Amino acid sequence: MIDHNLRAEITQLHAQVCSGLSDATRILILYKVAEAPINVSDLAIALEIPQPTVSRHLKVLRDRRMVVSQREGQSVFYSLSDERIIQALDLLRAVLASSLENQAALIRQAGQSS
Amino acid sequence: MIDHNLRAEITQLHAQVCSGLSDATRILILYKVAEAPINVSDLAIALEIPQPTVSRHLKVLRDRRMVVSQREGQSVFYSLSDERIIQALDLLRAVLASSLENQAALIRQAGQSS
DNA sequence: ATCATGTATGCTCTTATCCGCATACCTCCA
DNA sequence: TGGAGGTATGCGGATAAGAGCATACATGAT
Repeated sequence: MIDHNLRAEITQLHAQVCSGLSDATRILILYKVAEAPINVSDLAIALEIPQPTVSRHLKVLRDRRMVVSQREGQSVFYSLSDERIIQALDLLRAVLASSLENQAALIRQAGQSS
Repeated sequence: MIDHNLRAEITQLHAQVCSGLSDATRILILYKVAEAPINVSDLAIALEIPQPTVSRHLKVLRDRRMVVSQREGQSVFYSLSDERIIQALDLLRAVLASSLENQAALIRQAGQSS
């Protein structure tokens, strides 16, 4: 039996945070936005992605409060709402790196035993 | 212009790790599996989820090397492959908590100003 | 008011994801 | 070898994501 409070919290965690990470383009946007506030069209140019696509992804991230927007004239600047998002992503990158290392080690081992 | 190496790494990060987190049930499974190694049917009972569903989610997590499986007799025990996955999720939980606090504060403020 | 720049959104198509059900598969024991 | 417990998978349907295109909306300048 699982704690139903935990289940509810996890459900919310997914809906409000993790689902924002379920697209490679959005993760890329998060890293770019984390460098410095940037407006939509510059972001589109930097990432080489159509502006409407960027705008939609930004909406997803904004709805989840993972980025914040601020209008300046005709432009809207987006910035990261919480540094810990990048910290978490960096942790997952480390997990990935370890995974790849282990995989490579196994392959070396297999080759050696032939 | 974005660093295309970063783009490639992020793409892989999403494909191999983050996409594993793009389902609430899988996150729940990760937390449960992190407590202690557990077999499929016990996991299904604990989470009150049909066994085939659990098995499929475990396959997703296994393919991404986020969990590891070990056969013991008729049972297959699953365990977390890397503690940092939970660390990252806990960070994101903290992000969520802050977000909810800010939201609550804004609502209080709005009510006060009426 | 008109126009240019910058941003967001309808619409549609396509693809991916998740589930439920039944069932095949594997392992151990009698 | 047959059966039971435990796990994985094929199939179908329902739903949701994402992309591209055109276009509406907002803001500032002439």
